[in-house]
Amino acid sequence: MTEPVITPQKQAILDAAQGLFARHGYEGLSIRDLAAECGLAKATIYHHFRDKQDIFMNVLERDAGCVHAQIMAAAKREPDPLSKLRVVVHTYCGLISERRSIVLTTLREVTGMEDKLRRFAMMNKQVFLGPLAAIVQQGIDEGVFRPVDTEMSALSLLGMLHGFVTFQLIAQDREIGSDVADHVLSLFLHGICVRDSQ
Amino acid sequence: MTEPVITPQKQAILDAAQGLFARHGYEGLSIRDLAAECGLAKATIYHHFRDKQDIFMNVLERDAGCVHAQIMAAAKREPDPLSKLRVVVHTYCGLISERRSIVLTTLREVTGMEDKLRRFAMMNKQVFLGPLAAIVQQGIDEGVFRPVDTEMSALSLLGMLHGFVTFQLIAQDREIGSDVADHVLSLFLHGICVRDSQ
Amino acid sequence: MTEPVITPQKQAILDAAQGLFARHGYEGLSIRDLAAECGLAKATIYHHFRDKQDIFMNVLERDAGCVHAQIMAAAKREPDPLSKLRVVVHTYCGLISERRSIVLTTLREVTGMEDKLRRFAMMNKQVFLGPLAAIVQQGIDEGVFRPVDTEMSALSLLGMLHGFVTFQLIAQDREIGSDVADHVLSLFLHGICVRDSQ
Amino acid sequence: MTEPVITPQKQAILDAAQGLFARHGYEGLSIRDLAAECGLAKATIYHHFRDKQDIFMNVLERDAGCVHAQIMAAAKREPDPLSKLRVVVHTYCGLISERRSIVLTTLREVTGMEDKLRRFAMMNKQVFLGPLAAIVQQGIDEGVFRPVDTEMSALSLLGMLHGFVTFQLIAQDREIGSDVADHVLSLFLHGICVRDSQ
DNA sequence: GATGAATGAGTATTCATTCAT
DNA sequence: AATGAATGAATACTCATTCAT
Repeated sequence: MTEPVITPQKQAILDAAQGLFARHGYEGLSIRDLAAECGLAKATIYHHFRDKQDIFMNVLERDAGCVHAQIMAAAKREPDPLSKLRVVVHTYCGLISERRSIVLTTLREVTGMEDKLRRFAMMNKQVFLGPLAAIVQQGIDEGVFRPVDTEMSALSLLGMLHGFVTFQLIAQDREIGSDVADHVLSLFLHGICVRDSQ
Repeated sequence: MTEPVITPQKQAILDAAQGLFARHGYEGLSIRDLAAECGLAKATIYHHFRDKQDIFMNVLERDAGCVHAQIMAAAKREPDPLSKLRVVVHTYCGLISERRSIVLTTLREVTGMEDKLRRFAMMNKQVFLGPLAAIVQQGIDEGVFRPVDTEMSALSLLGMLHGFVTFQLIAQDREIGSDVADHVLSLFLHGICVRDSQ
Repeated sequence: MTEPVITPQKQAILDAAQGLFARHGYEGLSIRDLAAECGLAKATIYHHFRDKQDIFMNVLERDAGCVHAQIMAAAKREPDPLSKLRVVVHTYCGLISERRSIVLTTLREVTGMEDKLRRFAMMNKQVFLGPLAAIVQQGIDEGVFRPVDTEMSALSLLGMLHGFVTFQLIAQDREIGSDVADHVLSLFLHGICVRDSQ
Repeated sequence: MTEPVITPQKQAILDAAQGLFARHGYEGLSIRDLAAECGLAKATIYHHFRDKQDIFMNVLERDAGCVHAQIMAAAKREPDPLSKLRVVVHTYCGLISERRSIVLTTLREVTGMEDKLRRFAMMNKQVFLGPLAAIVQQGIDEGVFRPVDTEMSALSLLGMLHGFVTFQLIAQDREIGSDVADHVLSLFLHGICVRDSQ
């Protein structure tokens, strides 16, 4: 019960950090800017968090929990894997464009991070890779999907979505909306071939 | 005719820079490290290039040209869009895992860059998004592919591949090889549904 | 009558501070660490003491009183200056190695301190320089010692002892024990020359 | 021959650093102050030296070499150990009061330093402990000195001198001159007892 | 008595860049 | 063509201290 309680002040810092991490990446967020964004002194940030990694990990954890909860809730509402997939993909799209989830965006640059941080990031990745793989597996079991590699498939689906995120971040001219979700889903489910020859 | 001649020394710097950009990202490359890698003094770098952006742009341009050439050559060898797609996807995979092409990897972090740089990055993106879209368009024209949005489809395909790159960069335990190319291609072409119901 | 009462809580803080000052020096002790060592919040330290100087001065005063008392008691037990010196030197050695007295160890770095603090430190220095000088004076009066400068002699004797303390702190391989006391005393009393020619 | 050449600029920085280290100790020297003292920007300091430790080690090394050379030269001029000792002690006193040698003053606070730095400091300490011990040994061999522990004796002698240094640093009212050297030497050689009774 | 929150000034160090040679 | 020297601005982080509760 004495879990590390996250006070409102901490939440406010995490909120600001989430946006900055999503916009500028891990290295790109400077404590000075974060403090300014919060209207606090730099030192105050360090009163609440041990260091930059600590902030990132907390943002990651909080966001992962949120994403996971929404995904699971969405999947639960639908019985068959096809509907589940549809709902989950739309949920992802919503999370990405609305909240700029860092779990979904900042992970690209964990490369250079220290081991501890990278392992933590990996762990959190499972949070949204796992549910997708599970749905694919269910579909295979029920004979609805082809017997593909579940993990690779989940990764592919996420990759498609990320493609649009990255593109949007670069171009800043394309809103990620339902059409994207539909397109990705359609491609993932049926491919682009006219029929299953070959 | 007085095109910016790229001397051997410049090439050597670009070679070193390409590797460092790919490994550490744009912010992560420090001129100091680059100079050390080249066995040159920091100031000498600035004798050959205006600034860091200039280096990045040159690397990007050179790499884009190279990627473009290989993609086009590969596509040219095959007549039908299906084979073209297969060959092009395998080429991409090869470029990513062999040469760690920065066009394909570093673009994720152009977000925070200044406008000029971002526009330039966008332009280069077309280099490998364009050919893919063209192939998809050809397939649609020939009645082999469904009438999907060509640009979105190309983006989706690239996204899938990038998913694996990112994953590999994070996990560092999965080599990107032919199986990945085959999987991505199979999914892109036929989806995961057993048949085209619904 | 309203002398600055030193409550048990204050004593606990001073105990912790004494150890930290002795180990890390004046600058090296951080209030944060001190608070952690006491199991108190940083602000609580300031509830009991005005500032860092105040803490240092209190530790110094308390320790000086203790050292002084022990030295005086030891000296009192012996009648002749030679025995007094022997007993006092052994007492010093004991204090240094057992309690890591800060009066004897931290004083080296009062250099950079503000005037007030430095003057206070000086004053406390007299606490253990004075008794030694007195003993030497007594010895001279009784014709046992040569008519040397008493203060310089006391300082020399202490310097010898400090030499071993410093050396031990650096090397951390030599325990300060009776042999050191005997050696220092022997040198101080008879020098190293075979006989008093010159 | 390609020894790390110490350029004039480096020398200037080391000169400034030597004074600051001697006055404020290792922790007490701030790069900002050092840069200001040199009339350079902070970053320029780092152009010449890797970090603060590097600066300290260079100062230490240079100073140790200088002290060693002067001591050895002084000792060489005199044939008998007694004269040697006299000359060497006076040399030490001169070095301390004139140049504020850090080898002789800053070493007190290597306690908290990292291992590498502490070992280095220890090594340098031998530079001026060794020659003294050698002279004492020579005296013992020639039957001029009593058969004392040479290292402990050398340490004691240095300790006495340091006692005055510390005292002077604290009090800032006593110049270290010939009288101090004479006093210390006299005490070291003959002790304070009237005769060798006991 | 005690403390969580907050802070301004400080720490060592790194950055991309310039310039005289 | 090349570089050693120099720098202003930035980096993450720590300091002793204050104050409202």
